[in-house]
Amino acid sequence: MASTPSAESTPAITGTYDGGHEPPTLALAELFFTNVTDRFLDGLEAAGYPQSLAKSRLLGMIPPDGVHLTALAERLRVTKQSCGQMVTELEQEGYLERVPDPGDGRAKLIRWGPVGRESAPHAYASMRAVDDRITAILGEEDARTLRRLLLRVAAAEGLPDRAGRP
Amino acid sequence: MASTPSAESTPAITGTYDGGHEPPTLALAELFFTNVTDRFLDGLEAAGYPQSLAKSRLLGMIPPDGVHLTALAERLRVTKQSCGQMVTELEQEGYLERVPDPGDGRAKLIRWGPVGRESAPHAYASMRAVDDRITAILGEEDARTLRRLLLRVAAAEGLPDRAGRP
DNA sequence: GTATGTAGTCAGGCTGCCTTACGATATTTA
DNA sequence: TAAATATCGTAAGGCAGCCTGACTACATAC
Repeated sequence: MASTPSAESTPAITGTYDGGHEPPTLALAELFFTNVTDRFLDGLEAAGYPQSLAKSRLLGMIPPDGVHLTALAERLRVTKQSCGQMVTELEQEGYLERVPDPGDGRAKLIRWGPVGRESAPHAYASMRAVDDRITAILGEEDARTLRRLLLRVAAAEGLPDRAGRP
Repeated sequence: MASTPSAESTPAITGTYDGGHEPPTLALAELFFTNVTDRFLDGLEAAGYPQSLAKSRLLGMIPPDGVHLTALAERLRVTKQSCGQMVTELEQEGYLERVPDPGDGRAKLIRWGPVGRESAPHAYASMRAVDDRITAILGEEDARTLRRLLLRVAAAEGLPDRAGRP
């Protein structure tokens, strides 16, 4: 599905962004990100729940009790409007549903729909499969090291401010 | 510009994708990727060459002697048409120029334009700044380890097949 | 009971991709 | 050497995932 492992992969990687030499972190980050997300989405699709990255990310942020659109948009760092549109689409597919918030007449609660509830365990499984794959490549210890280093960078940098970024 | 380092960043990270526990590699990969690319693009913008990721990636693949559109599209793993459109836009901004290939009447050579030649050193500098930033966070040795591990994963997985991926 | 703030929607636009269809030139082969 | 086929690039149109601006409905504070 995704990924074409091949002997000539490394030259292509080092060829990214400059004439040769050491691959810059930028190129490595991009490759890693696309590989990991492709594996995840492929796993989801194989389980019968094809989904885009943006929407699976959104689904990953639905708590059991439901959320307000505004809160969801903030966590995803997108506008309410973009978020609302994706929610509408996921609602039509049965992943989510919108119900009026009994405690606030203005608001609606966004919560799991039937398809969403079915798909959640498969999504978690697909996430774990990604981690297992990394472990298979690097070994238990190095995989843990990789995660630890990534977490350190994330903690030091904080959340990115994606405002208006293409 | 980008990045809002803050004490409460880690909870938000671990809150991504599940209720808590260990952040999955998926979430870490995404955070790392966005942080790194934001820094790069911010650096480029600060140098006076604001650019999108897709187009700066394209510019990173222009060799000194020029390329054909088809070859460029293959290296970027996008269609000739998408690639052609981005080249057209970059041409209008002065980053690139299209000249007829003297050796092949069908083809055109895509090569650096005046703005592109000016901007290239700044782009490389911004890439190096990203690496320096990672080194500042992790220290020389761990930064090298991180790059090495990412490279190992990349080499094992090969280039992703992005066909039709949103 | 008016003012102000908050939740969500509607309308419209942009970028970065995609597919299908096509014209022009090169290369192969009958 | 002419016809078939392959390659280079463009044109036209579509889609996802974002954005801004302007709006309505309800909540709360004064």
